[in-house]
Amino acid sequence: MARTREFDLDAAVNAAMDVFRSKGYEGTSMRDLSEATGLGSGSIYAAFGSKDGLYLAVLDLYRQRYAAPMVDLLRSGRDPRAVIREVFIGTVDDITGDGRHLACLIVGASMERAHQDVRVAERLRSTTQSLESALYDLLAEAQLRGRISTDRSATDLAGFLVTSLQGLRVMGAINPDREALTRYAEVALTCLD
Amino acid sequence: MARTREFDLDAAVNAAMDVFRSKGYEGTSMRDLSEATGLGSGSIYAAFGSKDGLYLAVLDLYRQRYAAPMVDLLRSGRDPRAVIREVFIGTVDDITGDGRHLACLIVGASMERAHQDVRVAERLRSTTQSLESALYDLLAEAQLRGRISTDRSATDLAGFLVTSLQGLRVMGAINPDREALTRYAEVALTCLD
DNA sequence: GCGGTACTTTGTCGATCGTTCCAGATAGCG
DNA sequence: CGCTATCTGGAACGATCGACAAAGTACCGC
Repeated sequence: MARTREFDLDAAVNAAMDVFRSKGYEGTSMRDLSEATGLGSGSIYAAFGSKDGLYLAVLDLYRQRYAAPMVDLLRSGRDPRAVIREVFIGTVDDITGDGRHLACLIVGASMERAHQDVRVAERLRSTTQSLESALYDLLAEAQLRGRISTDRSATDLAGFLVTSLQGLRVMGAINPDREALTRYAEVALTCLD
Repeated sequence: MARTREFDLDAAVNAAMDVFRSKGYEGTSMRDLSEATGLGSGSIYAAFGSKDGLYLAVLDLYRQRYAAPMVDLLRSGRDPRAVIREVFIGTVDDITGDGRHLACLIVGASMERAHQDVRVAERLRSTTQSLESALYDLLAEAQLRGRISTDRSATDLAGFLVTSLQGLRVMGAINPDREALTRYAEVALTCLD
């Protein structure tokens, strides 16, 4: 072996994520990424191959950092209504949390990149799918125990809840009003009754 | 006076809209716009001033062509549940209609442009606001007549419904499954019960 | 401590970006 | 019918794009 990598790869991906979230994919230049990560463009190309490669790495980190914990929470075995509510509140917090107005990478990627890059599309489908199936398992179990309505199939309810989460992201981008978003989330949750 | 404008301004904006919807704002070049509209860049700059100017014109046309008819339908005085269902079905149709996978300009603009251009942000807020208030009027009236649930305020219900519509757009971009989207829409509508 | 190797930096590549300008074409007015 | 104001398409602008190659640097095994 030889010289070791000097920078923290994860930290670089993390910095790149903020840029992509605030400027979008096309709106972000390699120069932006260089400044944000503190790396020369050569290092970026050595580590990720291309701008696309870095974007995919960002997408994977986003999934690992935000989507995976949500799935874990849903599969924690706690009260179904409570954990679902927690997921919704957490999402609203994430949207309105800091003043930086960082868009959701998933929604942004869905709009801007999904139709251009099949690898992006795959990751998006996989991410929403894992969230949906975690919700499905939780809801199906809860229906068996009579804890939530059986008017609708667990499949439909799970898909609807994910749809609502995506909708909250969009609404939050247009008007980041925490109270309003929370009330919309509450309405969505009444579909479980 | 002298020579009159030869091309149809509305047709040009319409063609530009398709490009922006499929490539996003940053992903669209003036070259793309020239080819789509059939105009030289000189004519575009003479008519719209800049790429931003054309984008704003596209946004206005989108609002006039898609949002306004929705509002009209909601205000047509017909049965509340029926017209709301029609709006949702129409949205699902629009998402899955043609195979061109044209993203929703509103959602795309929310993600990509709202934080960069205040004029875009204003138009987005105004568009969702007019949809929301049309829904509000319809729902408030329906609540008075006991046609829908009064568990939630008409304000919250209206906001929730718009949120659901946005969510459907995102889900449709990830996976344009007409039947699934329709079922998610149905679940959203049960919140009126 | 030395050679080799992997990583970082820097400078630059052709292409393309949004924009501007100009020469030619064209339609209305006297 | 000629004049001229306006429109048109395309050439050309400087800037910046993503990408890359070469040179410099720090670390490892020996």
